[in-house]
Amino acid sequence: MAAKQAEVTLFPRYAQKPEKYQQWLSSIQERFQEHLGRRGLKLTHQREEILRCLMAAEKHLGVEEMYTILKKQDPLIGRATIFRTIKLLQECGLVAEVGVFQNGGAKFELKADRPHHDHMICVECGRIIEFQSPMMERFQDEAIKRHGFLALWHRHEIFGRCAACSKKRTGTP
Amino acid sequence: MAAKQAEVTLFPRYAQKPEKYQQWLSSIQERFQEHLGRRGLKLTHQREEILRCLMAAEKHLGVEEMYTILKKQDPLIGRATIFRTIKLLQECGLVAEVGVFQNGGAKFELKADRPHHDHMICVECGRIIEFQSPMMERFQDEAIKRHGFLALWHRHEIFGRCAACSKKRTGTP
DNA sequence: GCTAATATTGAGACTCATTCTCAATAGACT
DNA sequence: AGTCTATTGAGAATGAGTCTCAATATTAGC
Repeated sequence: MAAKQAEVTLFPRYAQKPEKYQQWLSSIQERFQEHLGRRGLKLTHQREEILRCLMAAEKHLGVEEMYTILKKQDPLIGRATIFRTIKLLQECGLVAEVGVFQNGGAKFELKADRPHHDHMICVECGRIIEFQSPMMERFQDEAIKRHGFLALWHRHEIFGRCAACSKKRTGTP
Repeated sequence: MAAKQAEVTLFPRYAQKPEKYQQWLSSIQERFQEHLGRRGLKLTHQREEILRCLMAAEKHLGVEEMYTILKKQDPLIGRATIFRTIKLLQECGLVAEVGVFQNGGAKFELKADRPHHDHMICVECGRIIEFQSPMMERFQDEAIKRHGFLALWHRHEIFGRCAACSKKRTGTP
């Protein structure tokens, strides 16, 4: 099941701690349930499956990819339900959007309490590299304060060529 | 003509120097012409008008807005031509896209040799605030290097409420 | 467990930005 | 001016995302 998709591993910090990882996943499901309860919404099989799909895939997923995966278990599932559920998951801070440039739609990732990070996106192979830079964050926050702005969310994506693709280019073209 | 659109002033550095400003505009037109020549493309009235439109509007413009403005002078102009020309202008680095979130399409701004900046976008009033942070840039570049990434362009947009809209909220709701 | 009240679902219609197609036209070079 | 192409506008096409609605599933109360 998790065969070829180890390209981007979202959860390295759990690599050696499977029980902690399971705990984390359960806590996410609980949080979703809470959010639904708070808003008088219902927990359906589809919603459970969609969240589970994002939890199982240790990479960034687009709606179309999720649709393909989910249809195997539930051939009747509809794209609209996936869109709707993702919106709910974003609302309660469990999922974040990684906007992808021209061509196919957005991708999503499990956010929960993962530390904040931004993305570098390879325009050649499509790989998404996550990176952290506390100093960068710090000066960003400083700029936000300086302008009296109230930040709700942000999008910081760097497009270019990843190390591997740059090398390929420099070698024999 | 330039009545209500002083909300975002893109060119404050030319406020006191109209002759310099004119020089700058001419240099932009030349650069566009050069780019077209280099690629064996032609300079048409439409292309000239579209660039002029972006130069005249001292704010970020969407395609639909440009279409409305341009139709006044050339009622036959087509949206497709605007899209095509913007693409050309982006290619040669004269225009940059400011992606705008869910709802209506992207906005564009004259880039040319303006210093690099990023954007804060007010989700309440739609205002786009430009900001610079050399330190932030510096640590971003550092992160890029650290990952052996070759950056081609980036997108850094902060969504939230501008100072004015935050104040409105805190007052009598 | 059953029922009522209500939220949810999937299918397909719809929207809206952007791109494509193609026949007519306009630049650029001679 | 004439020729060779690139360009144009109109409208069709695409594609992500949203909406509508009748059928269905979930939940709380019994």
